[in-house]
Amino acid sequence: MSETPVRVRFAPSPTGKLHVGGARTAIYNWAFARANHGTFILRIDDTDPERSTEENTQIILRAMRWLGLDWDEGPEVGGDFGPYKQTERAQMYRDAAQRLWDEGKAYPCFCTPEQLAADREAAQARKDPFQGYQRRCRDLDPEEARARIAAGEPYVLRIKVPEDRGDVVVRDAVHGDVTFAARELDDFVIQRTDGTPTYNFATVVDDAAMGITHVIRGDDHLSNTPRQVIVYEALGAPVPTFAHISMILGADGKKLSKRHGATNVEEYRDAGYLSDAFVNYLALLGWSLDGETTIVPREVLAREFSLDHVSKNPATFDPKKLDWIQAEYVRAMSDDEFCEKILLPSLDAAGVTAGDHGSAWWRALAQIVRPRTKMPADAADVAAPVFATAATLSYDEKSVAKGLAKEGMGAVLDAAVAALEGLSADEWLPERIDAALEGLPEQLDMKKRLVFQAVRVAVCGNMVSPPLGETMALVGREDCLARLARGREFTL
RNA sequence: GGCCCGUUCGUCUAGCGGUUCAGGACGCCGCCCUCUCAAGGCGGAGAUCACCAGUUCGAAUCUGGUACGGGCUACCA
Repeated sequence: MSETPVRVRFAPSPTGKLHVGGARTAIYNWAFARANHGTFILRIDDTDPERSTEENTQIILRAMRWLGLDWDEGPEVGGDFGPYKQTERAQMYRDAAQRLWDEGKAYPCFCTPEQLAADREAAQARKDPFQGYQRRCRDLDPEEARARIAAGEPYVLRIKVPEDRGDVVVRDAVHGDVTFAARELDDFVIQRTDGTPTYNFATVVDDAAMGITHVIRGDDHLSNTPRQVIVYEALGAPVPTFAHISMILGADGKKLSKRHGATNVEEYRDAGYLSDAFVNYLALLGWSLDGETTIVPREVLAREFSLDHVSKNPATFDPKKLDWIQAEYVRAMSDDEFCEKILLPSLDAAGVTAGDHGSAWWRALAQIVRPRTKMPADAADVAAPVFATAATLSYDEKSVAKGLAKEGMGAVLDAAVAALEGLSADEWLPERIDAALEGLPEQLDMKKRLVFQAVRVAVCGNMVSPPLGETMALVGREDCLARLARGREFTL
């Protein structure tokens, strides 16, 4: 690998929060840089003062950190190609535009918006396929131009697409070569009346100045790329390789929006998604390792990511698969990790007091809660009964009606108490509890299911819970007996 | 209007001219395990590869067109 070192960039506009589509673009850039031992640059494209805010910038940086996409150059870390905010690079754009003007590669245009609109309408009326700028000012006498500027007449700077420029071929790593006819390109504006650069100019000036080798960005920019190629050429800068990735759609095939649910990265963070799982899912949306593997940890992504496995077609965001990947990551956690990252925060969020327990106790709890957990909130739901007491345990009305408030259930609880009382606190272990309860159905001549259901509702307050032995062991002898006694209140 | 892009199971995808009447994953369904719920194991349904022509002995794979979806065509990014 003796090629020029890879330099890529993610350049969000701080006009809103970080969207999942943007996040995926960021992930691909990051992964591509890491896989090629290159440099990942974060640049804030805040040229639109109307919509850009510092607050959004901070939100984006926070989201990037949560995603674990560390940048080598950019805000807060600096770098040799700064500044990394476009508003701070204004002079560079002016200089670049001035240079092109001096070199005859750009020229001032005095056409008014009305004039332009009239030209466009006329082109439409005569069914001219070309409806772009008519190049009225392209061959204006320089003297005259200077005079009009001196007289205070407003003007923009337009790029002069070379007369002899043939078709523009965009080299794209995911789409292959895409050819655009030269005559389709008009002399577009690079500097506005107020002296600010347009997007197509500013990004190229930056990408060129920052030595970007691969531009990985959304599909919506593909059509703009030939224009940008013209700018690179005018600037005398090497044209990078492009990689245009498809958009992310909602379930109805329309562009992903609020209607489809959460669209911002922070919403997923707040919902309790693991950043590893989220990154894994997004990476897979439009890229595949080998067509078989679904769990692609960050390290593998950073090692194996490649542009030629990026698919061209738009991808539909599937929350179900995200959830499955999330569950996979949760299941892969160690007991301690699960307690620390999922269970404790979940209990905290649910307002459950954890109390004092040994690490063995916590691990035992982790083992029964983890397979029943996708989202952190699930963990608290499953574990809550364990942390309650006979006095505070809440009983689910439906469960009580179905499992306890029935003929003969009082006898079941009584029998359970009788069977369990024989166990000492030291013997209060899952296997011993199970063994003690095992004979009840036969003894009472009742269905196993009904017997255990009654005990379950009495002890857990619910018909759905982890296995009884394990649960009761965690709850403890005294409180279990107290719960069984309290359960008697509901029986007939 | 013009230009550009896209189209393989419901969804994400594998496939890069024959070994594929199309493989994997999610979801769905069934069975097993079982005191409930999960997890796990096993199995199943599900794609005439958008459509139509053509090239070829042979096409999901190459070419052209059509349809549908999307993007660009701004002194938005």
